[in-house]
Amino acid sequence: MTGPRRNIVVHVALRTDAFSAHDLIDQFRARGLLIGRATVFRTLDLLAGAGVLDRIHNEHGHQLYTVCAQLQHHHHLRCIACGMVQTLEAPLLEAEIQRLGEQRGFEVQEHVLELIGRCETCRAEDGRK
Amino acid sequence: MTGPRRNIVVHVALRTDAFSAHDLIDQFRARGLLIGRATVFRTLDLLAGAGVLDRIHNEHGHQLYTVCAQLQHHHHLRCIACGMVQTLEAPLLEAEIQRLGEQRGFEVQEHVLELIGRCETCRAEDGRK
DNA sequence: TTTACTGCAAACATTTTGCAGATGT
DNA sequence: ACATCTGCAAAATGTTTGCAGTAAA
Repeated sequence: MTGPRRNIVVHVALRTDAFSAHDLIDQFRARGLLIGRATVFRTLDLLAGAGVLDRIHNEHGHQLYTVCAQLQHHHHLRCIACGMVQTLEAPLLEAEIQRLGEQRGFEVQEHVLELIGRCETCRAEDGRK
Repeated sequence: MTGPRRNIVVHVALRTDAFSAHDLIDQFRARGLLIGRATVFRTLDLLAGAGVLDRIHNEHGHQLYTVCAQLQHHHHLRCIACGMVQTLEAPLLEAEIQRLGEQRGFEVQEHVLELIGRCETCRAEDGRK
């Protein structure tokens, strides 16, 4: 556990949204912390490998990370306004997905499901304006 | 409608799998057709915009395209072995997704669902070996 | 003839890698 | 002391763009 890693872990742990490596690097630069791009990428990779972070992709195919306590299979709900990410377990969906696959003779090995929209907080804020 | 575009459309129309711009370019090169990368990207973009192609992302976040007759909302079933893509409509899933979002105060604007596994044909081939 | 498409090369953005030097244990 | 991590700069990748020339209408 080195200095740069500690910094990265601390800053990552405080985030509730989906962020890119670039977001983090900007955040560091804004606070005067000088941490190399490569180190950020390597550490995020490490954390994702350890199951601490989840790796998802945004609409441009770029990698985003989110803190993720949950190790078992789950999905994401992402707010388009604030970036917040919630995890979602949905056994009914899993079953239905499996069923739909079988119906076509398909062996479903994995699936990607992500809900994108506006979270409660951002909807409330919209209403207030 | 120019020569290069005609070529791209013809080759694309014959594919049943999910392919990248790179795949297409390779295919052209293999047949001695010289079409610039930029033209391929631009034309695929055009076709995607016109609704003829669907743009999806692979596990690395790279763009893949699939022929897509269906204009309305749908999902994809993709074979990890042969790359084949089928479209999938699943009203039950849509409803359940909407419901799960609402349960959390979330306004679901869009969602991504992709099933990845092995298609009937590839499973049969596995059995034969 | 006019408009729009092509191909190249350069630009871009994100992510990875090689390596010399710094740091943690 | 030793292993490993860091930062830099360069490379790799996938994709986009500017521009001069070419082909289509």
